[in-house]
Amino acid sequence: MTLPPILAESFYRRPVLQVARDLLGKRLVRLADGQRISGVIVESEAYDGESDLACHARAGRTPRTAVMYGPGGRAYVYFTYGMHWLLNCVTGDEGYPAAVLLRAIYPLEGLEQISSRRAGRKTAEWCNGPAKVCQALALNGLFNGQSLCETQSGLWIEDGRPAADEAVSATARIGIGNVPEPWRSMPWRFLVDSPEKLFAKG
DNA sequence: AGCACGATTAACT
DNA sequence: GTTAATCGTGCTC
Repeated sequence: MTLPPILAESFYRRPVLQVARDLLGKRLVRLADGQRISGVIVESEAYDGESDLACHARAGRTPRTAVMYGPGGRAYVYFTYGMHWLLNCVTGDEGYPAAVLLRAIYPLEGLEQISSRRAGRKTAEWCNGPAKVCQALALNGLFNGQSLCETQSGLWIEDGRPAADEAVSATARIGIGNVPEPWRSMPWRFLVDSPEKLFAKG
């Protein structure tokens, strides 16, 4: 059994909305201590440039947002609410700040590690939130700026079965209630409607 | 130097 | 449905 290819930089160097949509069905992989932890991406959100007032880059290039201005294919990992790490994929070409927030995965490998890091929670709540994904995969600020296109960083995304349009919904993004319109209502959140049906058993 | 707030989660009522 | 936890970031003074 051979592993599917790792998504190349060319996948990420496209408009962020396309990348966010196409990431559904791909497999997020973390290699920690020689062990694979992975799951299918089932929810994502696009954040598109300085004009998108929900995007961190609305404030321009700062130490925090610098990674988003780099070329697509790197991780943008940031800390929020004083306690949570969130993982994004930088998209587009160098100079244009955009990224996809990975909000949820359907766990497939490394379930023992995931359950230990998400101790006491129901299986369905292991990875159904952006901060939960980072907890489950042991991701933190050390991954900020790391390449997602090689195995060296221990974090990458593998090709997978594409999610059919009939199985995907688009809604407004979560947690941006104070952002003005039209940005607050842009349907830039993508989610697989029934991950357990589509992706159970690989 | 100080302050308000956040791309959230979990534990409440 | 409501709310506390908790601190880096960016903005104002």
